[in-house]
Amino acid sequence: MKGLPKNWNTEIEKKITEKWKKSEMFNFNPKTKKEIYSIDTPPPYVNAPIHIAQAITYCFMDMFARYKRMKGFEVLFPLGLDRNGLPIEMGAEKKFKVSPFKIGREKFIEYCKKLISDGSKETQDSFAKLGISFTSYKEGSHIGAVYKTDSPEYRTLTQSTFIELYKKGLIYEDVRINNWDSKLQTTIADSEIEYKDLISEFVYVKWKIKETGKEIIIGTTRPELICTCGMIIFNPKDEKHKHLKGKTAISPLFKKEIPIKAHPLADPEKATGIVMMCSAGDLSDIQFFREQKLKPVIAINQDGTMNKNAGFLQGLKIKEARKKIIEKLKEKNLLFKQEKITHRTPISERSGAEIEFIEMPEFYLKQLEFKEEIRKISKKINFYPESSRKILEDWIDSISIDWPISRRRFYATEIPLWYSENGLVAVPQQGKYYKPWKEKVPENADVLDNGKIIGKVKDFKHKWTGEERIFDTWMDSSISELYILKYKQDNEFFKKAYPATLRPQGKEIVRTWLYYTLLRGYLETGQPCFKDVWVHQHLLDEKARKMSKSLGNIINPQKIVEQSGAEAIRFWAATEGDLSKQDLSVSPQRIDSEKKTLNKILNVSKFVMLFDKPKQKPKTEKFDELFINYIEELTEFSDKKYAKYNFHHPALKLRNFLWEIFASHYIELVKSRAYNQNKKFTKKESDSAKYTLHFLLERFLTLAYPIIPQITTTIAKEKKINLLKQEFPKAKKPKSNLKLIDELVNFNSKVWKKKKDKSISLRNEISGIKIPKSLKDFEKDLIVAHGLV
RNA sequence: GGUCCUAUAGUCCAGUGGCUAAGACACUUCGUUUACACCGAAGAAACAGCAGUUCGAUUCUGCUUAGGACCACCA
Repeated sequence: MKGLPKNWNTEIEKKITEKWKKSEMFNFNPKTKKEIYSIDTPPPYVNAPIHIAQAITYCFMDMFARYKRMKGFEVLFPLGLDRNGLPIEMGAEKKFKVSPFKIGREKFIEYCKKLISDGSKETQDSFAKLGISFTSYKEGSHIGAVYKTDSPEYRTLTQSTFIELYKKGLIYEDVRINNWDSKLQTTIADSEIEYKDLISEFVYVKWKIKETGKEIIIGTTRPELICTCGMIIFNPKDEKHKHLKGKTAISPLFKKEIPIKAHPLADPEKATGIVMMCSAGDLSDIQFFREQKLKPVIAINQDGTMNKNAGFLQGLKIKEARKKIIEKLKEKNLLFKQEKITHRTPISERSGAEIEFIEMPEFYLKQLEFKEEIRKISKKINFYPESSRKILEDWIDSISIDWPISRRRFYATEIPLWYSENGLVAVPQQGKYYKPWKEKVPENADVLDNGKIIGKVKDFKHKWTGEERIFDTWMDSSISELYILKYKQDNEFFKKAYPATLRPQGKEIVRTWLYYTLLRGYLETGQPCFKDVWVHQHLLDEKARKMSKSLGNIINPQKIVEQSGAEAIRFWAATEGDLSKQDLSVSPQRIDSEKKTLNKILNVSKFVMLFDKPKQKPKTEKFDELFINYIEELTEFSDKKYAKYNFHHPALKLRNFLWEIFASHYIELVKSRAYNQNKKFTKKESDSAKYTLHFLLERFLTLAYPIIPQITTTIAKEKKINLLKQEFPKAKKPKSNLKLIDELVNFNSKVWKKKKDKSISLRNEISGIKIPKSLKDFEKDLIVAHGLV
């Protein structure tokens, strides 16, 4: 009792977490004989302080890690810091008000590095304050070290895997129509596009039929693309337009002849039922052009301006061009009518720019031919919850093109290739980090001609130019599990540790992070790269709205740690809801009120520690046996649920046990027997009570330890128990009829109520109450505790 | 437009084919009983709507509504 504080508070937490952070006590032993349990944690971006969602999901991962250690696993729980890619670049552009297109690549990268230089430390501190038991809080080359996705080591692995895939012919360059972000000046993948309903102008334009001279009306949201129109279509079932079949349309203003065909793509119910097919309207147009073997006309430049194919619109930005052509159509009386509609518009997730479709050469990683394999290996993985598997399967079904992996940006892993003037490609050796845009080609790089190795660079006297493009960040992120398991760095360990055990992640990145990781893992090893996947939902604000800067409802986890403490956050996270099942609303008040439970734990512990634990286990009374059995059952329940990543139901039961069963009923009833001041009980009977008090407390602390490690270890330490090294208890089968506990609870309430009705103090005697038959075994305790006469 | 998830008191969240639908926060009243006023006791308060299956539905099914996620070719 000496060491326990009066209240649980953040001052105590500070001391504990600082010590834990320095201690490195969960170091990973590579020579272990234990089974390895590894968590492929999602590296947070370091350009901003950690978000409440990261704080809480890492608390859950920590519960998983601590539980698995208790179950005898060698746990690998590393912290990664994501420092690559567009978010970092955009942060640097904004913070330092610089543009890479003006100051140049080299200088811009310096600004990026400046932006992330102190963010990493802050992130680590935040996690430490939450009591997260990472394998290590130190950087280095040891297994489980803190790693950075922009470190030479990480980038080396990204490049090494690329080099291998490239030589295997799984990566190809192709000129295709790409999603183009004109703000960021780069190609982006389908998965980086989101759709927004934007208001746009829907215009009905008059076209002429060459053969009959008659007019037709075509609706479009992209009149500036009339110049790229390759075909006019109507639905084959559309009777009213049947007469157009085989005729030729003349495009307004541009006066080009366009064939008219019947095609099921046109919906007779929409607009006028006639569609102009352009070569850059959206991705469906692109498919259509391929199918019809039409030659696309590209009218938009990479910077988002119109080119010479757009005639009088040349030089204008897309939106200006749209305005101008509408004016012109009006002027020439070619505009039938105009209306405003909301239009689902593809937007770049990273920059918010409207996506354009532009033809350019980019690298692709083959994925279409592996769809079936990925589906197959994903069936071998356990999903928690099972329903999240469908998100992945739906995504695999909908993949229709290979993965564009090159980007035209700056702060990310470079594509390690050099080119000669006569079309040869130099591919360097694996195992080093290359920057082709500023480095000379290595002498020992392989020279490839059309995919075949024909020698080394030193054998050729060519002038080599370094590749300037970089990888999509998912190329880095999708090998995180390979990196933490030391792929291509420590083969012996990798063999032992692969596949990784758990991938924890949000549902919104199933189609990116999870899918791409499965693909890359399969390409490298031919196996599923995880055993388990835990998919969580979203964290929302108090009113269940999404947290966003514009709403101003972002909850800062630092503040909550300071006000309520990590233990309150963690216990709240476990009890408030099931994050794998539904979104969780974060309420600082509710988190704060969890402090009550923490103090209850302290007070119960103080009471139990008023009594010495008998050195020898006494023969326990039937009454005590009942409660021991109860917590044995709770032990089995928690074990089963924890193993399935469910901490919610055990947490609720543990809280109920603490307040109701243990504090209100067991303790109240055995108090007199434990004190035994009037010697109404034998020493044996009293010892049984003391022993049971300690037993129940210790077991409670052990079960709650993964959820609230700080307070439980603090109390256990007073009892000379080191919970950090404790095994998870093996539950014994209950022998008592546990329903008797409910009857006891009812009986106690009845007595308390009666005393209250009669205005009798709870410690005074009361007469006329009969003990039910079922509780006869506990008669003595009940009579003394309640003062029944 | 399609698919998936969710719907229980003022708020958050358990649970169930029939039992008095549990607990927490907030609220009202009473109490200060040898661990605890960050306490104890008592109280008020809920199964989104409609239909179906059933002897019986809050629970199972369908539809509707609302919220969320994802997907899709709407010119």
